[in-house]
Amino acid sequence: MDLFVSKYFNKIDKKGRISLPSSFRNILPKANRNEIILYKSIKSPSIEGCGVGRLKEIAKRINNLDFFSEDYDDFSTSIFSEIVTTNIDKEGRFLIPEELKLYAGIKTEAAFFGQGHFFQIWEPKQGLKNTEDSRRRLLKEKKSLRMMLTQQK
Amino acid sequence: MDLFVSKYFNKIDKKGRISLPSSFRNILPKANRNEIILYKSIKSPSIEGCGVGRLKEIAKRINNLDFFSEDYDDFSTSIFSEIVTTNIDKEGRFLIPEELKLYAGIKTEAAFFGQGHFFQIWEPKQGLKNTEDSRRRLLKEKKSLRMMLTQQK
DNA sequence: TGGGATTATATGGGCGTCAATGGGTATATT
DNA sequence: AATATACCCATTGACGCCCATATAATCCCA
Repeated sequence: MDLFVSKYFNKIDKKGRISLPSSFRNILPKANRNEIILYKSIKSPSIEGCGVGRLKEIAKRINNLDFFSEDYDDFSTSIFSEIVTTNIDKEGRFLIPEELKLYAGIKTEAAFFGQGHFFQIWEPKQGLKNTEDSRRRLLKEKKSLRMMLTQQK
Repeated sequence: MDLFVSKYFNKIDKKGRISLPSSFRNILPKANRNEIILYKSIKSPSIEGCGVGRLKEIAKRINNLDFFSEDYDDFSTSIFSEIVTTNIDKEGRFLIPEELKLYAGIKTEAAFFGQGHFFQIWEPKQGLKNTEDSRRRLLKEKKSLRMMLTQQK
């Protein structure tokens, strides 16, 4: 499996370290398995993260926006300038920068939510509430969610 | 046969392991035969499962949505973070996460129901009741059932 | 074709390995 | 020196791997 899936709740120790879930670590390419990038989510008070390889993909997404639009500048600035890289130690732990922890309201515990090609880090309670809200919004349009999950080979 | 069919009733042992029915295992591609994905059914208190190939299909669909839309996040969150992958051991057994067991009311035994491209895991009694109910609903519209069964390719 | 023999499946349990977490210490940055 | 960060080692509990058994299914040959 090469996608970030499922959710995990890990603790931040006295030194500020937190384990990246093992299943997430395994997705990172063996080459850059000791480094990830983090940035503030645009749409929610959460941190998004992924392997460094994904940067190109993000760049492509932004490039697809109209270059002369305000959105282009906004996304470009909000994402690229906010990206930080962090190293993963031998035990699979890393440090969440203080600014990002503040942005997400994270203190002693954090929740990791798989999002396919990337993942989100939330303050646990807020994260759970967010998934409930998302699901509730989607269930209002059962059809679309069913379509996503139903196989049409 | 490459479809999940029939029903099976297996036990959960002290370690929480349960056998995936052999006929289900054989449907999984030899490549990823030791991994399946599980998620809460949208429509019923049951767990749905399938091979990882199907997940990649879903991922592709989500990726085609507008990355900066709210829908993207809703789908991504509701699907990827709710999906769990579990490994199948050499004997064909796997672990059902506690949260999913709770959702389906499963304790010491579980029923597997083939659903074609995926399968459902139910608390045995509820599962049986559900199939009776489904059948009863179908029979109320005999005409449409007959059409389904007699329709020529 | 009958019936023993082989194989497969569901299930039980021992045990080693790995993941998450804690903490000491060295190295470094300023 | 003081703070921060990486490496090393330790602990605990969960999980995977291996081996074992009972029952069911299949085979195979006389």
